Amino acid sequence: MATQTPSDKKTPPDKKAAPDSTRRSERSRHAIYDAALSLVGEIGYPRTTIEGIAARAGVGKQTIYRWWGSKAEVLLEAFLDLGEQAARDAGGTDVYALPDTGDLAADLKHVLRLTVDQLTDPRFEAPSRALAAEGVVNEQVGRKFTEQLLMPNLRLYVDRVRAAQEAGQVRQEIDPRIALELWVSPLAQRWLQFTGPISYEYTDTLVDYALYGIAPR
Amino acid sequence: MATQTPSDKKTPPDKKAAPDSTRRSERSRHAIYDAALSLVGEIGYPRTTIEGIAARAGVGKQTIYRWWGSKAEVLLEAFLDLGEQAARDAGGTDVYALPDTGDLAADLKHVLRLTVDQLTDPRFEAPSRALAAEGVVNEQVGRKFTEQLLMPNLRLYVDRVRAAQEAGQVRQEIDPRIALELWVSPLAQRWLQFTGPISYEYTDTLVDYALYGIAPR
Amino acid sequence: MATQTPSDKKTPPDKKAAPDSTRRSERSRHAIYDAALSLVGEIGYPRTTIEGIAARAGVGKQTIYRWWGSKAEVLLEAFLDLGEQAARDAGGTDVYALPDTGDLAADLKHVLRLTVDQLTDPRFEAPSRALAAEGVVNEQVGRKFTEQLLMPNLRLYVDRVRAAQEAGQVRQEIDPRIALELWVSPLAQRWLQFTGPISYEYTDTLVDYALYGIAPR
Amino acid sequence: MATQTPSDKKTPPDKKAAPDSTRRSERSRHAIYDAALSLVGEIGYPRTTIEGIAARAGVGKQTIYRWWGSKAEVLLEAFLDLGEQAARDAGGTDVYALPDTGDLAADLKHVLRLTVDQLTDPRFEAPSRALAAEGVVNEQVGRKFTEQLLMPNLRLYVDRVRAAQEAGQVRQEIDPRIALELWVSPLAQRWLQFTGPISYEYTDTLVDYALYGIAPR
DNA sequence: CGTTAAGCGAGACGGTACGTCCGGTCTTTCT
DNA sequence: AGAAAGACCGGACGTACCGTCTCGCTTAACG
Repeated sequence: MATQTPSDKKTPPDKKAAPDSTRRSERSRHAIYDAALSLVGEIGYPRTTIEGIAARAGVGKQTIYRWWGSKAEVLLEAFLDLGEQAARDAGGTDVYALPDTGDLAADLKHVLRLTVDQLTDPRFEAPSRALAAEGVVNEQVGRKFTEQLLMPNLRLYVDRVRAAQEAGQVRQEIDPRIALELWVSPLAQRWLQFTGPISYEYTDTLVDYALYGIAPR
Repeated sequence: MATQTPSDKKTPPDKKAAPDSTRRSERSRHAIYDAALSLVGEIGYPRTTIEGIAARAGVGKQTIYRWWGSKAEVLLEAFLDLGEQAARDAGGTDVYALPDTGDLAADLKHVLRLTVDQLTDPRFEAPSRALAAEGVVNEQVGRKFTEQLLMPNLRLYVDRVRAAQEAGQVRQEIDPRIALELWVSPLAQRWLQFTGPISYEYTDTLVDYALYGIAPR
Repeated sequence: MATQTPSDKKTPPDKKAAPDSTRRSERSRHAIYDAALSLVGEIGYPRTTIEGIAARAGVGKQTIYRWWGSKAEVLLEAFLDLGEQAARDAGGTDVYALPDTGDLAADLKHVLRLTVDQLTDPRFEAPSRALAAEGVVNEQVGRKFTEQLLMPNLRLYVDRVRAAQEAGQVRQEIDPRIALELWVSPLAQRWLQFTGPISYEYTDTLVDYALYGIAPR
Repeated sequence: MATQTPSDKKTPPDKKAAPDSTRRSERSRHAIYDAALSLVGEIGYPRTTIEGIAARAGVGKQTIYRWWGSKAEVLLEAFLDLGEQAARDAGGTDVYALPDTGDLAADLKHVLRLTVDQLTDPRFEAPSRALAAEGVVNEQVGRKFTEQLLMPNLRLYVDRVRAAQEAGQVRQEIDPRIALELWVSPLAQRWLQFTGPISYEYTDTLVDYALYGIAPR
């Protein structure tokens, strides 16, 4: 993106003449996002069709096919846009900056409780579950989903754990990237795969186990 | 289901006369399993269709609709059947009985390495990933998948952890059902959502973190 | 065509497995004929679509594509069927047997007046004009149209002219197949190409000119 | 159309401001004619699209919609232009002035043979057949086609027949406008509707039949 | 001689229909 | 009665064009 040779910029020798994005209709784009999200919420992801999105958005099907490659891509971008919008509405501060009260356990428990709330919020549940599912089976979508939705959140945990390391609350040799999976992944799996109930008590327990291990101390 | 009155048979008060499973063709059933698994392996789950399965199995579509409710159910049973078959081939012993050498860490690391092997085995990857994805979005399939494929494996961990508790290697107040998620869920998430690479080193690390925690000891 | 080897008959190695015509639904077939004819009558041939025919006939599009190759073929068969039906309703006699009163001129004038009536009957006009047009541009349809709709009528003229030759009312060396074009083609062209008005007086004149020529006698 | 008040020009009370033909690009016009004719020749009329014409002509679609109302109108004008061009190339004389050697039969046979040549010339066949077809079904196009392409030719026959009447070679009471259909229409129908082969012998015969009738003399 | 308004190439847009694919049901014939 | 076969209705797919609508650009006429 930043430093390209001129030849790259002029003629990316891809197969299909790319549409001119400067002429793109923002009206249509947002109508499509709205339609996609509302349809997934109302009738679920599998019964949501591109035709249905186009119809509800008052848009020609071609306008969708021109800019996206699949229903999953539409929904992914719609979801990302929703997040950005929410971020803008929330003001200039970072949406999620993990608190640092000096007490790692308390901070993690607090944030995980918020996550529990979000995962059980019906507004988010249908589309995010659908995207997660599509991502499991469609690697392209999966990587984009992970990259753009999951990773930013995970990075916040990495930062918080590193701060705890500096404060001497976490051992130096611990890899924060793996550490966070001790509480994030169990929650994720229960949500995705119905392997168990989700509650504040559960996430609190996870934090305790993760910090102190299960072996006798 | 088991004992019906004759009147039931003549005029089934249910909407759909349940098929008589004693007359079911085993030949067809297995042909359908084979076709489903091979198609998912070859062209992927989304492009696998019921018509395609029927055609490859040399079976009428109705034979599939008579016994299964959806493509996902077919694949789920096919997959279960594959497991049972493998179990029979492996001899009378339980497929997976977790080893108990007295050293919990070593035992867990050993089993997780086997799991890593299985997750990266291409024969299993496509269908199990497909089922997992379907399960994320289709709660009915998800619960059946979890119940019949995931849970049996998880129970083995529960047993092993309990044994370790009795041996004093795990604290008494630890809930084994949650404990096992400290190593199972991270691996599952990396596999499902492409959130990171999977290796022996990684699973070894997970076990260490889980046992001893990340806090200073 | 006439003498084929059995292998030819059993497996015509064409591209697409031909559907089994013994299982064809007569209900659908006639519903399609009716829908096609009524739509052409109401909104005209170009605005009649296969989708529209299917919808009005209460039929899946595939059922049309299974049995016909194009909108034109559907309409052609519908039109032929209409003719056969009219024939059956009219009783066992030949639909059109040209009268033979012994007076060729009178007989021709009589029949042509009937043709004028038919050509200006709005029930027949739209579909037959549409078929004629399609036939002009689509040779396959054109030949079928000519063969199955035009020719049978022309043959009646050939027979009548031959009878007149035997009766000494037409010169022996005249080719009846060409002679009939002297009155049929002018009428056809005026109808098809709007090159002039159509009336009883006009067709009467045509017969006179054709019989006696335009040169001095 | 002819005499407009100035007010008409300033604020056209019609719905669409008529384009200013003085600013029209001749380059575009001819590029469109060329593209239309060549496309019809190559892929046939039905598969020729306005988008295709615009693309090949290197022209925006709107430039076509600005000046013509339909694909048929474009082709009609392109065809007329082709004729005028041929006329200009052929020199100042009228393209078709029927010869008058005093022998009506010979003159007609001669001209009809030229027509046969033209009808079988592949350069003319595709577009003229397409236009004829469109004219059958689309009355507006049909009348324009007849008026501007057919009629001028037919008038030449009218003149020649009238001359023959004055020379005593055709009866006075004969209507030349109808007489010419005795040879023109049969040829036209064979060409349009594939009702028979076209040859010099055939047209010669038509002339003989038309002049002397089919009845005994 | 600069302003301005039209025609122009380009192509995105809301639509309609295409011809194909498949879902799920129904019917026929065979075993 | 189950099974193989496959026609049927329905509906979504992804594509092709339709005719309309901006967008900058060029160019000719006017002020």
